[in-house]
Amino acid sequence: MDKLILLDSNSLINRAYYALPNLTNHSGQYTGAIFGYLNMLLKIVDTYKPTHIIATFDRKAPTFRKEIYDGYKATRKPMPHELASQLAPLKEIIKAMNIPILEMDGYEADDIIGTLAKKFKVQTFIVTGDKDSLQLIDDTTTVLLTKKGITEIAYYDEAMLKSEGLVPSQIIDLKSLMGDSSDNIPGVAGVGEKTAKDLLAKYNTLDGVYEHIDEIKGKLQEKLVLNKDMAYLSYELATINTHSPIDIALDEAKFIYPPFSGEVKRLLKNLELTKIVDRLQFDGESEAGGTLDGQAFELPVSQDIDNIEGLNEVLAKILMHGEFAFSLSKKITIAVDGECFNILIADNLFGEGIDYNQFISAMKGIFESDKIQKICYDSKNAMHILEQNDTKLCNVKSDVLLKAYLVDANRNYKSEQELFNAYNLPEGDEAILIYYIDNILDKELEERNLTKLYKELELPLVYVLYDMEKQGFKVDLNILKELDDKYTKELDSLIKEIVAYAGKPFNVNSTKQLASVLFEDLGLKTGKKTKTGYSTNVDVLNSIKNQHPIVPLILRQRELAKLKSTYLDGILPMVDSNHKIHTVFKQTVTATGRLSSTEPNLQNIPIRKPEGKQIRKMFVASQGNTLVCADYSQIELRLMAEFSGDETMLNAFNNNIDIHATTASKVFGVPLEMVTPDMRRQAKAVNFGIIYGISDFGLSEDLGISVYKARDFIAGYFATYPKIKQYMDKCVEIAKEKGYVTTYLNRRREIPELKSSNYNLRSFGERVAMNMPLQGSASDIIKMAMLKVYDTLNQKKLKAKLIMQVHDELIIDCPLDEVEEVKTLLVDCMQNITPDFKVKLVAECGSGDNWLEAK
DNA sequence: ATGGTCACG
DNA sequence: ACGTACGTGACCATT
Repeated sequence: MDKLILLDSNSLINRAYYALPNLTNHSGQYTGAIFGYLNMLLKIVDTYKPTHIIATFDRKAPTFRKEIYDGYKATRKPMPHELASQLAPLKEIIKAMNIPILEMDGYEADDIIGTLAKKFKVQTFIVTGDKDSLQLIDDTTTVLLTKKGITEIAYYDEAMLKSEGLVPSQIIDLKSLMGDSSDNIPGVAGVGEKTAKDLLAKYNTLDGVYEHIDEIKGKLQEKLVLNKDMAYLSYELATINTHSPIDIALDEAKFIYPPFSGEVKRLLKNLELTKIVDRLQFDGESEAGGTLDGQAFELPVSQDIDNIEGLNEVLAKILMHGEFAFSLSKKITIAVDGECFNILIADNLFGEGIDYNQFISAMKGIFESDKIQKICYDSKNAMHILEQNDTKLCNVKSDVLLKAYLVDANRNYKSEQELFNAYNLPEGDEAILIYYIDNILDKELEERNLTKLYKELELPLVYVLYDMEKQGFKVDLNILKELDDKYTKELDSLIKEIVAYAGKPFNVNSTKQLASVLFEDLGLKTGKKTKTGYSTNVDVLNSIKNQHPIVPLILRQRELAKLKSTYLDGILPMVDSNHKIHTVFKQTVTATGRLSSTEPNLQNIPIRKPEGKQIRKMFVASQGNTLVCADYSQIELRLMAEFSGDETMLNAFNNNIDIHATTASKVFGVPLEMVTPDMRRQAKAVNFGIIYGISDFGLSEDLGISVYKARDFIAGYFATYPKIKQYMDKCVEIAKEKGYVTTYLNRRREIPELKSSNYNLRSFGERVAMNMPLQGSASDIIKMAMLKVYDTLNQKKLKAKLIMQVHDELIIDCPLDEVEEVKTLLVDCMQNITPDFKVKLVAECGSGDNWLEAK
């Protein structure tokens, strides 16, 4: 028995769009409506088991009803871009599912559906959110009406309609009287569902109503007479055309049940509709399988290894094969030559399995072997784990976390599982999945020309970072405690004074309570607003500090509380028995290629303000050593000069002329020696602004000037440095064309924001396109320098150790007798790492017992 | 978990 | 008409 489903796709995708939040995949493509539509389609297929399916879509309104449309339907809101952009990908998926799409210029989807429903005398289900369709119900046609967005589907046949006192054709009469605001059908003003149904119960049709208009009393008669034209116009609007010139044979609509083709899967994966991918089956895959390059594969079943004999067999296989993948995360798994082993570690309660220490000892030779290549996720973390058992991790061939980061720096994988999910791998033990994903990632790196960056920079850097972390940074606990005591005392008295002024005790750390004290109790002037109320940040407090003596006290309290909580109390518990702290460098977090530092973050130790400088003094060289510290001078601006080729700027840098003063001189049109400190300050702000992808508003905020003045500055700047303007424009242009920007070493950042229909997001994308090549290339360069410094120190058998990187700065913990040599070497490595550059790179170097002194 | 704030480059 | 500098992480209060 044939069963045909007719999909009113425009109606359904509309319902889905408004029912679901604006989901997007990570490249900015909206997917919510597609997701909703497909879910509904799959649910209907499950429930009704159709033999045939046809999807219909709207094209523009028929010309013979043009004047009517001009008046009414034209007032319908245009489809928002967020929805319109989902139509094409949805159609692709429907096509790939072998469901025919019918659409015709001049006809709406419901006209096509009406025609098909009358044409085919098979059992037909119309799926729609539009009640108009109820007029199409007959002995072979049923309407499935979506309710509550798309979650529920109501079933309407003749009997159902009859229970509401209607026959199908009366739907048109009903609409012509009551109207339908969602479909811009006017109806008769003042007549609602109740009145309309009463009238039809008595007079059957719209014609019937007007034939008996004399029998109708009072106001209602008046309304009907007055709006007779509207009623008949509405009748036309509500009538579905069942005679569209559509030609399709039922056979063409035969629905082929899953497994769907790999094409469907590919499309769904591109949209990141993983929930749908998960619930479907595709060609060439079994329940537990997956696809790799469209090729089906079966995951090997892991073999449990619970004794040393078994483990020895695994080791033999590794030695034979020369390469293996491992995971130490949830459980310990090893994959070698297509096989996967689950190493059962002895649980003290039962004693079954292999003792953990025994396992590592057995593996030690293999982990430390230079002959055997390792594949893993987050090798630096593995190094720290193995280090606890005095085992090194050598010859890492693949770190899949690192590779995945280079492929897409916008993603931030926090676990192996997240990475597997992102690549739609089937369930399986970690090691074998790492093996598979490594193959996929190799191809992705190759496609993007990132293999070199991976092999020659990021992977070797892992060892450098591991050593830096292991080495640690010494903290002088006496200074820490001294400062802590001092701040504790001052904070105590500050809070007492603040509470006295407030007139009641409150939590000064609570912005909410503070805002209420300042702006309600004390009636001070409010400033910027936040999502939740009035802001109490430094800018606001500074603007009102003369209005009330409480404000300066709060500013001081804020400053000290920050220093104490983050840099004294926060760091103390992380200091080890050697008085050292060991930060963790994150190599796969930032979108630009920079490192980040955590637990503790040593990349944001105070320096700018006097109180902060005191904090810096507690970071010291280790016993008998001194700190050697070098930082790149203006590296991002120099890169801008290099990439843009601007002669004025290149000239200033290559002749060691103060760049901010030069800029001030050019922009203000005065000789270099006439540049005042304030002019230089403003020029410096503009230079920084340019790097960030300047906006007039941003600059005006930073300089505290009007937006107009800021705009003038920027215009003057670009007039002075036309090549920089060209360079910035080119960055944005390339980004818009390709969807991503790249750095000196071809590091890539996708910028999906550029495709957004949201102005702010798009502008953000443009600023990113200007900033990332500079910030990213700067990180490429310091990473190259780190490798060089690390290698040179080792080569020369120096005892000095690289211990910190702060974006443009490197710190070495250096024996006193090596200081001069190390300084020279460090500066040399940093300055000469890019011999192909026109611009000179300058690194400024210092040394001292503590971090403040060394800088 | 999220937002506000503030430390750094 | 609208809200904006780029990149991070930690702490605190609040939900």
